[in-house]
Amino acid sequence: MNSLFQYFKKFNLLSKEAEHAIAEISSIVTIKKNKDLQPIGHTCKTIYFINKGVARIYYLKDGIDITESFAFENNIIARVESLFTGKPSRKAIQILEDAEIVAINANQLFKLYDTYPEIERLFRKIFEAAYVETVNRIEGIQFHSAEERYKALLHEAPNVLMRVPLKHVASYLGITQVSLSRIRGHR
Amino acid sequence: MNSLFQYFKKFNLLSKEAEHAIAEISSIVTIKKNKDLQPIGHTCKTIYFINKGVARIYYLKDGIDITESFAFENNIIARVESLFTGKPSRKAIQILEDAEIVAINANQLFKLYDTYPEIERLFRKIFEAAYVETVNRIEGIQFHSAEERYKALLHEAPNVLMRVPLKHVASYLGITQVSLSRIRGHR
DNA sequence: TTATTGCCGCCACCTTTGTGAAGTAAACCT
DNA sequence: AGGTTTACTTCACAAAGGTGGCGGCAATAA
Repeated sequence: MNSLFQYFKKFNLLSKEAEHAIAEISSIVTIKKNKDLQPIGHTCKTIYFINKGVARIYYLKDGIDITESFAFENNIIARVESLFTGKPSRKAIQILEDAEIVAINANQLFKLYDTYPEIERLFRKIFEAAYVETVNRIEGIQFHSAEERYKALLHEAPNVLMRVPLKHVASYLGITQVSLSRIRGHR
Repeated sequence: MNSLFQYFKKFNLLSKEAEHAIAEISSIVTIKKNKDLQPIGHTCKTIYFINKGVARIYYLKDGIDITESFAFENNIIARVESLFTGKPSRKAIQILEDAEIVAINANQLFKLYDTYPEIERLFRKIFEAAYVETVNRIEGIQFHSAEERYKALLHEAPNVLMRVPLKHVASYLGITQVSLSRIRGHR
């Protein structure tokens, strides 16, 4: 739980009471590789923080598994399109390496917003930062070739390529495994 | 200014005082077609609401003009990658039809967050919704052909195609004008 | 051990999209 | 009016990426 509060400090300092209130509505989950932390079809009511391990968000498009994003140690992962709309999510969270995860109950968290404006501010800032990342990612997808995208990923997040099966990397980049393989063999 | 407050009501109800405080830090701008409301390179310190007209956010990639997004009447437009980071924006906001726009001073708005938690909550919700839209858009780009993307746009936002030059639609879809023209001539 | 399964690379072929160039029509100047 | 610029389309060709199939290797299961 400590690394979670360390992570929070990067966005907004919390009082001891606020930290305590968040601890109250959180629990620690350990989960094995290849398990789904959250299945497709359920409404997302949890925000996860990864202490140890790797996870991804994926969905099925015409029966094909597509990775939307990866998350590593010391990062938040949540299916925001469900969390912020209350609609069921078409996406699942899968664990790619045995993991230890802090699960924060989102409904209770949103109630804490009323009593602790500092908590509301904290998560506002966390999701603003995530929003910015997403906007930047669109730019990456929209006007770069598959090879450029691969090289950018290699440069910005080599850990992804070290710790994640290439098939997931391929769908994350928006290409097939074959294309990725072609690119990796430098043409 | 009235339609702005109507728009706000969809997200969070405000007290009269809060509405007044926002009105205090806002001004109305009229601006002509083809003008830049905000140039490339400036740090974004304004959130805009469109009363009348059309706008787009664009940037230059290797000298080529690329449209990131469009905005129509009764919607917010802001360059969040600059607004939320304080860094200069590589993007500009351009007016595509003579417009009347409410400009909200963002620095002063962020100060209002301290005295009016209801305002912080309002904008948290507005940007959460925008975040969700952006996440959904990635899904669209990542695994749909250009033709599918065009048809989806035609279905979801026909007004874009009616009111915006096709060259901007093409770059928005992540393709060239030539490809778009080919697709429109149904192969 | 052997069988099975999953991950990854490679080949041949085909489809989609980009590139450069050219043409038309309308809008915008003076 | 004449000339220029802008928006859009079309063509021929080239490049990028998808598809189906096959093979090798390592991890896992029986």
